[in-house]
Amino acid sequence: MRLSARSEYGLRALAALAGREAAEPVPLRQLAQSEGLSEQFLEQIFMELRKAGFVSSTRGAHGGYSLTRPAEEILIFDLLETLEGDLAPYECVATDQPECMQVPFCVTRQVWLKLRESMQQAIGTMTLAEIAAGRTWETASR
Amino acid sequence: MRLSARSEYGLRALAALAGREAAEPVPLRQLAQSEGLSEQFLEQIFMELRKAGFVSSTRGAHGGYSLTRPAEEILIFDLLETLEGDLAPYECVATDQPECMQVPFCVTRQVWLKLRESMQQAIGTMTLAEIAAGRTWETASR
DNA sequence: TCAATCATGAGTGACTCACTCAGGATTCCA
DNA sequence: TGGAATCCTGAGTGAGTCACTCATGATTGA
Repeated sequence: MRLSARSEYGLRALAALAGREAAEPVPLRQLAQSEGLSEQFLEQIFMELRKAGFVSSTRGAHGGYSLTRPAEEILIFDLLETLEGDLAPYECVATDQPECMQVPFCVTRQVWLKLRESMQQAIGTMTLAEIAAGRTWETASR
Repeated sequence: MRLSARSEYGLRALAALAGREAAEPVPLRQLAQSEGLSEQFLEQIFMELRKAGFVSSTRGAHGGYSLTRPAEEILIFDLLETLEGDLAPYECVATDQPECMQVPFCVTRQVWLKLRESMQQAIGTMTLAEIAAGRTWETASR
């Protein structure tokens, strides 16, 4: 039950991008270097983010990536859904999954549903701006 | 971000076991057949459950597995931790992980922490008895 | 024209997952 | 006492995924 490195890297790089937002696009190389990530791998990740509409790209010299919206309006939940493909803890509660035949008798579906809901609640209101600023409080266990 | 089939199978078989709890041990073959699972795979899973203390085994003819405690006292959270190994959404918040050096500057840790907390809250009070009886309400989205 | 950048697609080694296979140990019952 | 039923253990395996790398092209600014 682990999220992939894509999510970690994607969030880090986006937070870095949000941090230095100055209307000018930031080249990937800079983001990769400042976060210590492989540039080519990050490229793949940013392709997805671009296709999903979170960032826009400018080619050529002085090019790079920028956020398409203010970081305050970008939800971590939406980012993770894009980066992970889907946040469902089990296939049967994936968003694109047709309802399975055994739902009325299924003992596990209720568990997966509850898990998915709780995750959605947890990060459904967290924004990129918040985590970039480190302003999200650790709400428990300390 | 998917839980493994071990968790699904383990929960299903345990729920079935809880359902027919009659003091007598239930052979794995019966559980596997009633749930349509591979007996040998289920064997591996029940080994773990036994080592973790959730079930006890009786060898020989008329042997099988039984719950060591009433299903009302077995938390889904504990089961999933055993079946998955760990419920942390990312390495850096795993229970056995030494605190990483970059915590003060880390933008993602807060996300993983919040996710883990929310999962724990969601299933930290759900019991095996509840899911076996299908009594856990779908609290949202319908 | 050249350097900087994004864009695209293919390849790859390591790892994990969901099993299967083979054989052994223990217990009950006829 | 023998054999069937069951748990126990460890090794193997094919398919898939992950986290990249590699190679090459297209676009743009100076």
